[in-house]
Parts: sequence; C-alpha cells; structure tokens
Amino acid sequence: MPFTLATWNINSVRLRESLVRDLLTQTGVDVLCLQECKSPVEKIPSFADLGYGHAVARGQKGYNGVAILSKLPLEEVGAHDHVALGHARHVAARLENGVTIHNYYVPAGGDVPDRAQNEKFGQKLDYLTAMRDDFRANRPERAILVGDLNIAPREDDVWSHKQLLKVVSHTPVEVAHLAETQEAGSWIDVTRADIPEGQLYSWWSYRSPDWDAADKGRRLDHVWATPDIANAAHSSRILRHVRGWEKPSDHAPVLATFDL
Amino acid sequence: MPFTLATWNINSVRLRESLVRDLLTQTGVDVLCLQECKSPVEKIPSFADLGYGHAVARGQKGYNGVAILSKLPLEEVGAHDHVALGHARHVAARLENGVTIHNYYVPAGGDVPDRAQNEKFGQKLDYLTAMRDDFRANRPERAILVGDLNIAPREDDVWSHKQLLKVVSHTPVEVAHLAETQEAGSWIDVTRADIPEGQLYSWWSYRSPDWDAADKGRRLDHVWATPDIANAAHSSRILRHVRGWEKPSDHAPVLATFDL
DNA sequence: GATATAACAG
DNA sequence: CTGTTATATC
Repeated sequence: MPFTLATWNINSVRLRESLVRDLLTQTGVDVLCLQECKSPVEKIPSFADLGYGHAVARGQKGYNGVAILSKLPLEEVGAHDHVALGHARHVAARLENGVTIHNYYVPAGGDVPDRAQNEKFGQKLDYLTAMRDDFRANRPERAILVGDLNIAPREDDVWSHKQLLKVVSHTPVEVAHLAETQEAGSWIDVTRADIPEGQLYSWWSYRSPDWDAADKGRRLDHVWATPDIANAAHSSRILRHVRGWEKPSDHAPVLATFDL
Repeated sequence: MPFTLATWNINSVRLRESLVRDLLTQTGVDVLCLQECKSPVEKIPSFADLGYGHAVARGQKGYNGVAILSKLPLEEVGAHDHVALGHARHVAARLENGVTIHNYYVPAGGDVPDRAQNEKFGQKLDYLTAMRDDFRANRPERAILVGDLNIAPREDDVWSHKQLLKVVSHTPVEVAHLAETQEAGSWIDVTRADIPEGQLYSWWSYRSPDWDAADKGRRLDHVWATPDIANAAHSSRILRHVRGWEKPSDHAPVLATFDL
C-alpha cells in the first residue's frame, strides 16, 4: 500500500486550521506532520471529519508543539525531550505496516551563531547531538523522520550559500551537527534523493513582502528515511504555492510518497 | 446648502478602515467625525479617494484620538486638552459657511462611580466641568458639537434606567454635569429634538454576543447644535445596522442633516 | 468581547 | 513580518 506523507511547520495550528483543512482536502495525504502548533494538545482542532481520525501530538501553550494527523491507524511510540528543555519538539508513532514516523521540531537557535554569546545556539547544537546519540543507541529501522530541522544543509538549499555562511540555519557547525545526526541513523535525505539537482526551498521569511519574486528561501524542512525503506520513496515535492495562500505559514509543506 | 454629518466612535480607525469606507460610500455624508481612532495622526488612513480630501485630527498612540473627515473645505480652529490629561479628545474645525464643528471624546470614567475610589471618574466629571467653563467663557455660535460623550442622559437613552442608575454613563451626577455643560453653550440636543419619543441607543457592549436581541443599549453618542442653527437640523437617525457589520465597532453612527 | 500595548520568539 | 503571552482600557 503506497502512502503519501507531508511535513509542514504550520506556525499556529489554531490560527491556520482552515489552511490545514485546505491542504488535507487538496492533497489527500495519508499522514500530515505539523510543527509549531503553538497549542496545548487538547486545543488542537480535530480533522476527523476529513478522514484524519488518528492523531498523536505533544503540545504546550504558546511555543513549539508537534502533531501527526493520519488517515491510517497510528500508535504513539513515545516522545523525546532532548536537552531537557521542557519543549514539545518531538513525537513518534507507528503505522500498522510497522513503519515508525518521527516528527521533529529542532530549536531555531537564535540570531548569533556562537554558543558563548547565545545560549539558544548551544541548545540547538546540543539538541542535534542528543538526537545523534539516540540514533546511535537505538538504530532506527523502517523509519521515517520528518520535520522542521531548522538547518539548510546544502549550498543549493539556500538562496545564497555565501551570504548565509554566518547566518543561523546554514553555518558550517550546524551543517556538521546535522550530518552527524543523519549518519547516526543512516538516514537518507529522501527529498534530495528524489530531486538531486537545483535550488530547493521550504521556507521564506515573513519579513520580505515580495517573497516569491525575491525568492530568498531556505530548505529547513526535511523528509528522511532509513535505507531499508528509502528506495520505496518517490514523488517528493515542496508545495511552494501554499506559501502564497492567504495568511500563510512562512513554511511550505514537503511531501513524499512511499510504496510499502 | 444642506449638509449631512455623522459621528461615530470607530474603536481603531486603522483596523476598521474598510468599515469607514463602507459608511462613507453608503451614506455619502459630507462630514464624518470619528472618536477612538487609536492612531497617531500620521497613520490615520486617507479617505481622499472617496471625496473626503479635507481632514483634521488629533491623535496619540494607543488611546483616544479624534478626526473630522470632510468633503467640504475645513479649517482647523483648535483643540482642547481639558484637565490637562494629555489625551487627544477634542478637535474643532470651521466650514466655509461659518459653522464650527466640535468633535469630542469624553473620558469613559472607569468602573466605580465614585471620585474618592476611582480617579478616572473624577477626571470625567472634571472634563465636563472644563467644557462647561469653556462654553461659558466663549459662547458658541453657529456651532455643532458631536461625539462620544460617554453619558446617556435620559431614561429612554438606556435599556433600563433603574438598573443603570449606579452604572457609570447614567449616574445622576454625570447626567447633572452633562446638563450643565449643555446649558452653558445653550446646546440643543438635535437627535432628541428630531426624535423626542422612545428608546434610542448608539452603543451596545461587545460582551453580549446577542446584542441585537438583548438590546441592552445606551445613547452615548450625541449631536448638539447652538440655537441659531438648531432649527435647520432634521432627519436625525442612528444607523443601528452598522453595529451588526462584520468586526464592528461597539458604537453605531449617529447622523443629522442641516439646511444651511 | 474587543481594542490596544509590550516583550519575546520565529 | 507574524505569531505567542501578558496587561490595561473601554
């Protein structure tokens, strides 16, 4: 049974409930992973009427928050609080086909890319290290990892590699940490396996009103899979037009289909 | 030349720019006096494209603020800061026919109708006294006074005279202060001269979702004129339906026409 | 209930 | 620029 999965940083699931509904209706994805729900779990809207009767989530009042909405039955298999930040940044669930889905929202890391000056930057790096150590300790199998990892690793994942080398999300130290995390789980970057060439972005700042023309984007949102199922993946795509919807999130949904 | 004038507490002119445009387009009033613009003067939207190329205003950042928008040429003739509150609560302008328009936003007065317990209530009374003294010192002629006076003077200006006797806006001491202010300028209550009988409200609280059915209103917004021009007034009306517009102000516009 | 402000975070 | 949380005001 092939299934299609999407990851989307929604930047408030309550404010953008109608956008989530539009995405679900228009794409019919089987699984939607959301980040930055900014909502306690009990106040996350239900999408059961659209066929998404299965959901697992972690939430808190004004910040962070992750949710997995699904047409297919789901079993929650835990949630990490790496670095003990007390943040709702991860939840995991297993489908009936045995595939585990990890939904992550990695800390943004603040403005200054220096852990001596900026505590948040250190927490971001430590968070990635904790993820790495977890994957080393518990090697993932038949697993998919999606989410807003807040790092654009490749030169063609940003609008200007040179201008972003010292900008949080594309600094060499972050990219190195992300690479270690990826290697630790033998994760395959499904989006880039499918679309190996060319500029690819999933986020455009709110601060540029002319985001589409200026196109100063970054690929912060990712779909990864373990090698045992990575070759089942295809049809990866980023729904750029969603960034242009009325009152949009600053992130666009990233999709992939798995024949499993 | 007859001209029609409206007064409307808009509760943020920037948030409700489209409502102001709708009112101007649908009524074609010659002069619109706004209160609670909640905007610095330089950030008040322009309505010149609708024919309202003349405007005078006083404003401050988050509170108060008054503006007169006009199709007819206007000359600003000053603004009072009664009681030296530093609030933008009055502006006056003169039309080419020699009529002076005063636009007032009298302080609301807080919750407790006792100047010993509630400083704001004292300021409201003092504001009215200062208005009175000004009219005694400078007797108005060929003048119109409009605005949110935050007092419903008559029994039929409130949904329940009895239940509001101790509620700020309808207490005897406020009504007495308003009467002195009115007498000092020999002001005629144009709305009540035109519509002498029956309940008449211009404000319904946001706190009642069912404002229309419950109809617990108060007439806080007034149109007054000096005796030399008061008999030229007719066709007074309160646009109650505007209170039911999408994202409304809690006040409805009050209109009058003057044949001058 | 509905505006505003401010500080914080993205 | 766009969210959140608070608080203050009407």
